[in-house]
Amino acid sequence: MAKLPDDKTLDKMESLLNVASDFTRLKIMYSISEDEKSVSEIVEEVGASQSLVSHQLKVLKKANLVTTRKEKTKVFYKLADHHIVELLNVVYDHVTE
Amino acid sequence: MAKLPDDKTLDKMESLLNVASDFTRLKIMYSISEDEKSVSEIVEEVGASQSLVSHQLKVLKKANLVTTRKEKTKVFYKLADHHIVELLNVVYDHVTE
DNA sequence: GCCATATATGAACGTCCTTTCATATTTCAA
DNA sequence: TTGAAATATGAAAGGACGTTCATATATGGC
Repeated sequence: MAKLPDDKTLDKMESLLNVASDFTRLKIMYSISEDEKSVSEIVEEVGASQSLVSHQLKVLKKANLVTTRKEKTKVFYKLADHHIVELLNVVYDHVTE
Repeated sequence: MAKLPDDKTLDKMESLLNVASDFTRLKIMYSISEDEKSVSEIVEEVGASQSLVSHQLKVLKKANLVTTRKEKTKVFYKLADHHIVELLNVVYDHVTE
């Protein structure tokens, strides 16, 4: 069932898990898990500084976990695909069982 | 579907993801994903130093991701439960899609 | 053009973590 | 009980990462 992947795949897995394993980023991902939100809305919901949220959004975007859409002065972020919610759910289930 | 968990739960999720997000520990988890193995067998399979493997096994054990069984001088490790393989599979699917 | 709003960026600091090296501990065999 | 095999531990180095602070950039309204 779980054969050892090659090093390149393991590297990618490590990166994904690394990006996901941060308190602020987890909050951000949950914040935009249902529908897209602007940065200021995310800042409001997450309760972190604007700078921190922006930095972490950049990390999430670089890892292709989120996509963006620009509208006037606002930038809307949303999760890139359904795998991410699955990941959150598996982890959630594990820690709340 | 994905409502924001409370901070305590998020902390646990962060911890679990943190523990999982390491190259050596990923290899170790795959190594013992099918059946239990002794430390020396894991060292052999993973290709890391005995010291490193022992340190990382300690991390995995502290996070309750593995359980141990002692037999004479050997210590056998195995994954604590099926959630962990699920987690590995979700992450694997995401990076290899 | 000028101001306000929204977002992004860069540097700096402190902290955590992975890895290595050396050594300790445990357990059994002879 | 001495030695060898298996595993664990501690300290130290080096790098990576989260966060804050200050500032920059961009966009639209007036």
